Amino acid sequence: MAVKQTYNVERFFQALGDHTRLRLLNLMGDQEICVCYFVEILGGPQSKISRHLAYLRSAGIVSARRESKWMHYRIVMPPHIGATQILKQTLGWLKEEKTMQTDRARLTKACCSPSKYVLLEGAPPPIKLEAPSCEVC
Amino acid sequence: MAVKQTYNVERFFQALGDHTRLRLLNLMGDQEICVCYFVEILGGPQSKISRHLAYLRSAGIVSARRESKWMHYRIVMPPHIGATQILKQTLGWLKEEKTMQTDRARLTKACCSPSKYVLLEGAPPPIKLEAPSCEVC
DNA sequence: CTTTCATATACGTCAATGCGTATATATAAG
DNA sequence: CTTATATATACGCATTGACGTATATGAAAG
Repeated sequence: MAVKQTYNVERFFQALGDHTRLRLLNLMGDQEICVCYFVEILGGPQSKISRHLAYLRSAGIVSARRESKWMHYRIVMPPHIGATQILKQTLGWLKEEKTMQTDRARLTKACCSPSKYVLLEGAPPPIKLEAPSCEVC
Repeated sequence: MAVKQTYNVERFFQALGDHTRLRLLNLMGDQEICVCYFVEILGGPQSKISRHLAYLRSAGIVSARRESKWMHYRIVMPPHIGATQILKQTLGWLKEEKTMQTDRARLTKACCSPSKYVLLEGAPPPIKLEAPSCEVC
């Protein structure tokens, strides 16, 4: 039978212990976002973004969905009430950080006029989610 | 003038991303505790405990007080409302974890009969704190 | 099938971290 | 001063993690 194994708390916190990953989570918020937006807004090599997204996936904090060429990422609440509460609180906290506000503003701007960004030509826009999918709430 | 610099969020989460450090924080709770109790309850080499306590100190999550030969550690709430809330929530979460409950039970036991533990002969007992010292609440 | 585009992974390097062992430091006791 | 006790730090080693660069994969277009 399926034994309810203890959630990996350490891995969860480790995933939150990196600036780039926090920026990614902040951009996702309650939206499902295409990787190309992350690359555009965070800058730097695309592989860097992809590696951090993989880390978040391995920690069970985000999930990915393929849509033809594009990959969409969204936050998924961990299967643990404690982790879920902390993640939500962290996301709220990030909204007050200056860097994070700037990132979000740039995302909004990019979404309004994607044609101005070479990387975003024809890119699928973010999809507003009703509520962050949560397995415990 | 003293500029309010941004709190190091990443360092905060990194400090929480280790099992031994979470066990230490769980044992402290709202008490000020002598290092010898940590050594007794967590087991393993004393240097390991000391190193993790140093890490928590460097992250600003605990503070140390010397009382003759003994060092007492307590949790100090970070100078940031967001981090404080998350730390409190984490401490509450830990109380529900099995390993953490066992640790706390062992601490209680050790405090009731310190004479049974060679390491704790004459050790100063934990000191209940009125409330976790918090700089932002 | 070949090319193109979006994304993921492999590789090599370097810094950070965790651990056990040994040693240093600080205080108290004799 | 010497010794004993409590705690912290230094050292060497193994692992993890972050990075840039290069390459692989997967899907669509020609």
